[in-house]
Amino acid sequence: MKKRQVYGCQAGCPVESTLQIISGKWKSVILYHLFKQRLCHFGELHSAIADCSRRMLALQLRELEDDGIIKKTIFSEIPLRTDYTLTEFGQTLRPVVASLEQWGIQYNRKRNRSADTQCSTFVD
Amino acid sequence: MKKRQVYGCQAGCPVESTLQIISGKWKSVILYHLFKQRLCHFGELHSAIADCSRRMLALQLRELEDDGIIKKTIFSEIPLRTDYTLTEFGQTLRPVVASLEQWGIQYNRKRNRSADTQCSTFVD
DNA sequence: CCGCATCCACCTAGATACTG
DNA sequence: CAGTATCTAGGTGGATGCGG
Repeated sequence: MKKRQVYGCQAGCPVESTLQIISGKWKSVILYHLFKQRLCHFGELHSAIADCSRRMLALQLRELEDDGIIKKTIFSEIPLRTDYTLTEFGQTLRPVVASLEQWGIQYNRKRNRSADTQCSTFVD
Repeated sequence: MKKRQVYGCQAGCPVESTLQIISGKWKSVILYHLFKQRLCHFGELHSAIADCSRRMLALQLRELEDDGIIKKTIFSEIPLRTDYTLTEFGQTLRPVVASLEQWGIQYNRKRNRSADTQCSTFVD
């Protein structure tokens, strides 16, 4: 049905394999917020990632779900609510997202000395 | 001139900052090979990353160069030759690429038990 | 061999509107 | 609130050719 299959992963290149899973435009950012909060509703993610449209967010979440990275729990209450959590498999991505975060913190610091008030890290 | 500026990096989200630099479709793979070899010619990269066209490879390399991640050295011999190396700044991405690699190795192993003959890691 | 310019088919992602 | 469907402009990346 879908497309995907962006990387041929020739010669079993491990980096290509990883990208095949997390290279979606907003996936790592979504995972970052899930690691920080352990659980998020759709709306929380949406407001945390302001530049990502509802449509895009839903698509990225769907792909992460299909790949077994996150799990979705739907509550058919009114108003509607949906919880997203990392699966056990998704948890294995923690070091990857953590290093993305760590590098970004250093990078931001370098670019803007005054902005010491960053998001708190989820790395103990 | 260009586009870029994909991520708004709202609230200084560190992951978005990092992605702003390395989220190009082939950038992390390029960096991976540069970390493994320390120095690469255009052709070496091209054959190492078979699915990436010459045009794409040149574009991605250009962006990495513009961001100060890699340095290009042109030898105007015939036939032409160009060396790519990581800058000092680029070296700071090592842990990021390393974690992408590490996760990919585990993932490949899980998917294909018989494929123990993977690319050797550059992490000592 | 390296790399850029141009052309063009395809795809992506925003806007909008509609369901539960 | 959460998510999907459609429609569409504009971006993306392959093919090709030139020039150093």
